[in-house]
Amino acid sequence: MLQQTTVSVVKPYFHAFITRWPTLADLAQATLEDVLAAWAGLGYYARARNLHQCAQEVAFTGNGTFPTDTHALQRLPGIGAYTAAAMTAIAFGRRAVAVDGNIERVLARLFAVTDFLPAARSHIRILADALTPENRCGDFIQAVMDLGATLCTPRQPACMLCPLQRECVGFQQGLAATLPARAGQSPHPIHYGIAFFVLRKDGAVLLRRRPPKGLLGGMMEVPSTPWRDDFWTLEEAVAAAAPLSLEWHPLPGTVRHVFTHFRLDMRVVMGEAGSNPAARGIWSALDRMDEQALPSVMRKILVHAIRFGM
DNA sequence: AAGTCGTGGAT
DNA sequence: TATCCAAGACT
Repeated sequence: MLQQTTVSVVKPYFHAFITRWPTLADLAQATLEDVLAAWAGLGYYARARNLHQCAQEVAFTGNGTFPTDTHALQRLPGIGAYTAAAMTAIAFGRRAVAVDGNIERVLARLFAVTDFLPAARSHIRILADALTPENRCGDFIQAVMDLGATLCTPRQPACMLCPLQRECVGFQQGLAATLPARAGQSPHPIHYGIAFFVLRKDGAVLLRRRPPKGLLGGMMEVPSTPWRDDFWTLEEAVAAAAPLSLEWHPLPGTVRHVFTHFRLDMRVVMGEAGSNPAARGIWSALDRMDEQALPSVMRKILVHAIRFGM
């Protein structure tokens, strides 16, 4: 959960997860649908699929015990170089070289590595290897990560409070706050779509499950047109993607959502269906949306539709 | 090996 | 409002 996600955001999800699936075997026996629903809102949903797959591999074909070897760990789904090293050091108490975003930043400043990321990573890894102790390696990793999270922060680092100030080359050169250097990001393209908010007579709303992989893979969605880089007219959208033959009423405003590499502007149209509409999908009551694997963007669309359509 | 993959908090 | 970025992994 903590991969690319802050502790404060993870906390409530983690506690809910651990309460619902206290053991590896519990998680392995859960359905992917339930795991995705519990993950909804956390983002990077491949992590949930990988975690579930990982639990099943360890529980069913690995006799219920994680391997303790770093390379074996890294072969499990969702466990990459960092996580395998962190598990080796923190869970199993053996030396391993772990470099996360915090450690990367601390080392880039400590040794004034001015090369741009990601090219500088191989150099930073050599520095990390040289510093990583044999004894209490897990504590070392967590100490450096905490230094990065509290004092050696991305912007306005608290160098005056830093216990490493005397040996920090970045600080001595006045570069600390500017490191590590990153290549400029290209601006995000904007994609457009129209979502179909279908309200059945009994108050249920039509949802669909997205394809198992890719963007929001396996999650539920409000039916919509494809997301493309041009506007849709209502006629175009209905012809291309309407889930039912209904009278569609455009709702005011736009739902804007920012993904990692593009921005989505969605308009919402509403249609009222009879008591037994022939649409493929899942009808879900509005007061039971918590049980659905709805990513934040879809929750936004529903909130918008309820606000302007009901 | 660069692109893909979410979301919310901080600034 | 715009930008950055977080206990990265996978393709």
